[in-house]
Amino acid sequence: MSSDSPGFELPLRLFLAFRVLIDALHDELTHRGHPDVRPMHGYVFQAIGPDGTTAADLGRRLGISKQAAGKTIDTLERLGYVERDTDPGDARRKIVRLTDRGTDCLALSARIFEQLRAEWAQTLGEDRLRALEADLRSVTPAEPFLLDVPGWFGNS
Amino acid sequence: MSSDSPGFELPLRLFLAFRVLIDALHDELTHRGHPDVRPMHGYVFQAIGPDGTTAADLGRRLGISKQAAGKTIDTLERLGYVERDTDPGDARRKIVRLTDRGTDCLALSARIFEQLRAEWAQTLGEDRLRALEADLRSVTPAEPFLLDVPGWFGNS
DNA sequence: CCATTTCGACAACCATGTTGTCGAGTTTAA
DNA sequence: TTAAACTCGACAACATGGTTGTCGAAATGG
Repeated sequence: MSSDSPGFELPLRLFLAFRVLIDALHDELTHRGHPDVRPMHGYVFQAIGPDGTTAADLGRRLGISKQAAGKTIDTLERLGYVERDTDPGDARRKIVRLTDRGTDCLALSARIFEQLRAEWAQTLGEDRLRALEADLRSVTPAEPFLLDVPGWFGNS
Repeated sequence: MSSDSPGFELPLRLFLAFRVLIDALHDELTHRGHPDVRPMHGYVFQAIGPDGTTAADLGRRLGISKQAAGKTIDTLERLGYVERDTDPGDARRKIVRLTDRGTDCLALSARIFEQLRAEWAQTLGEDRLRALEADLRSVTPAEPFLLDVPGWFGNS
C-alpha cells in the first residue's frame, strides 16, 4: 500500500533519526545523573543561554505563552536546573539563569551529541555524514529555534 | 557556545527537515479540502489500514492506551474520516474503517509527499537524495511505527 | 504627569493523555 | 459443559501542559 512509497518513508525516517539521537542522549543523561530532564529541556537550556532570560522572553523564543514558559521554569527550578533572580535594573523582571547543575547538563549533552555524531560518522563515513548535514541544511530554514513540538503534532 | 557544535546541529536539522515536510503537506491538504487533519492523523490512517482495526489494537500500534486511541477515533469520526462498524463475528469489537473521505485524504497525502520528495530531488539531486535516504535507513531501526510523539517530548 | 506598555502572578478553562473499574462477550481448559 | 481468565469498549477521575483573561506593579514615552 501507499505507506511503502518513498514519499511516505522520507519524513518517517527523518523523525526516527531525530528520535534515535534524542533517546540515546537521554539514556546516557539518565545514567550520568540527570534522569529527570525531558527532551525539550535541552532546547530550553539553550534558549535560556549563558546570560539568562525572563519568562516572557523565553516564551517568545520557544513560541509558547509566557504562562506556559513560566510553568516550564517552575518545573526546572524544582529540579534544580535553573534559578530565578530579581533584576536589579527592572523590578518587574525576574532573570532566569542556569544553575551549575543546568550548565553541567548542557555541557554533558553537548559531549554526548558529539559522541553520537562520531558513531554515525563511523557507520556512514565522515564524508557521507557531512553530505547529509549539508543536504539537510539546504532544505531547512536557516533560522534555528521555535520548538513548539507538543501541540503542533497533537490530535485536534 | 555549545549550540553551534555539529553534534547539536544534527538532531535539530533532522527535526526541522521533518517539520518542513509535514508543514508543507498540511498546507497543501488545507488548500485541497482537508483543513482539519492534524500531522499525527496521517499516521493514524496508515495504522488503521485498508482492512480496519479496533480501538484497542490501534492503541497498541500507536503506543498509547486504548482509551486515548478511542478519543482519537472519536475525533476522526466526528470529522468524517473514519466510521465504526460492529464486528459480526465478535460482539465486543467495533471495527474502525476509513471512510471514502479518509481514503481520499490518505491517497492525497501520498501524492503530496511524492511531489515534495520530487522537489527535494531537484534541490539536492536524485543521487544525493537517495544517499540521504539510504543513510537514514542505516541509522534507524527497520521497524516503522510507534509514533507516541505527543508526550514523549513533553515538559515533565 | 499621565497613558501605554510590559512584567509576573493568578484563575479558569481546555485538550489529551493516564489509570482504574465495570459489564458484556469470547476463549480456554478442567 | 461449565467456570475461570481474558479482551473489548465505555465511563469516571485525575494529571499535565497548554491556552486566554485579568490584575497590580513597574517602566517608558509623549
